[in-house]
Amino acid sequence: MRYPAAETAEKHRKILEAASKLFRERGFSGVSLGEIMKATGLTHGPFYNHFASKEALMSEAVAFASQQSNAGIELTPEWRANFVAGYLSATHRDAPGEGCLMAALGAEIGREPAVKRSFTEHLEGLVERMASSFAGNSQKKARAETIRTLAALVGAIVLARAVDDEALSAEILREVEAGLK
Amino acid sequence: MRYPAAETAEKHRKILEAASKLFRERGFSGVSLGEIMKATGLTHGPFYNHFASKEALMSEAVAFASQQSNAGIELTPEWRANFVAGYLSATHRDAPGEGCLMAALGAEIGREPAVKRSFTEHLEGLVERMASSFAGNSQKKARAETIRTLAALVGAIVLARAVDDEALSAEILREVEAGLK
DNA sequence: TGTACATCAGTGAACGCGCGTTCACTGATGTAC
DNA sequence: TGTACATCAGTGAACGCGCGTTCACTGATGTAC
Repeated sequence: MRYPAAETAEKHRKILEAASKLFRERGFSGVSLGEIMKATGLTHGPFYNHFASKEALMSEAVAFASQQSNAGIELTPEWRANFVAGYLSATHRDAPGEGCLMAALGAEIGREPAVKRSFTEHLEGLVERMASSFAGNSQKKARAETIRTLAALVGAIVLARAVDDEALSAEILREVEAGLK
Repeated sequence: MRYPAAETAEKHRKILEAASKLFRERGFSGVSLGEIMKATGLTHGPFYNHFASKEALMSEAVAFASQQSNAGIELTPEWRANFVAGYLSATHRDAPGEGCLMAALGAEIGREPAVKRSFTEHLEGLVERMASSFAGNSQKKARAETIRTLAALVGAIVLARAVDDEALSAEILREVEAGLK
């Protein structure tokens, strides 16, 4: 049946929303198109009315998740401190579906050329925006410091999530946060 | 046909070797048992003479790769500096199959309970051994510094591999290395 | 304004494929006598 | 020492399943007159 154009755009967004969450929770290959469509309340058939392939969805989902997270960036040192604390929290560690794209899908992004391209633009934009929140430094220093901070954050969450021992996991988050102060 | 016992152990090791390399290159779900067995020169049938399931192989392959890397650790500051430089090299970035387990499979390890358990022991052991290479610090400080270093290393390689732009990728490796000096 | 028709997103069955896993069979090896 | 037989890793066909993708069909909507 034919649907109003507004609903179509809305469904497209819903698919992206569900996909970006499920992908972060279980990885690209851990989620089927059927599951994603089910999460939007549709059957799996009309997926191809919205996206050319699963790979295309992966790219768009990465772009979608990164737009969401970029939207939250503010250019103040206070924001930065809060961001780091929230990033290195147990809450973030335990909710990958709502969390950082890079920590959840980093390695897999590197294996998918189309997604890699989409992600590269995101990271370049993120570095530039975040660098602006380092007040009182030269641009060059601010950029270097941003890159170091991002690497530490991503590595900390990856390791904290890969570990079975709550004490060690919490220690990783705590020590990396201490190192960023 | 029946084979000498020595060959059986050798084949077990060959499967682990092939699996740990292929898993790091393409992820757990990106590699089929058939491919792994083919890489050892066997058909896929006898896999179950060696391992109970793919999940069991994943756990053992993680243990195997971590033993290999742990064996290379030396307890000197010189070793540590060389290790960091090698870890953050383009060579390591471009050869995940021979590289760091955590950077290649970190996120996926966190999703597989059996593998997670096996990995936790590895990481605990790695932290303890590496902490000893920080001379001139208290044990507690050395441990914290080791964790921070590992997080920075893992995050740097994950990001450098996820990026399509050689300049940005090299910048990530370079700046994180500069931060660890 | 009312009617006839073209549009096209959604439906759901079906496809081909590769996966993890199973299994009856093979035959060189090790062992019992 | 020589022979007969049990062992068991390897073979390769087969299984059931879920996946990504396709497609003929449906029917409410938007549009032309």
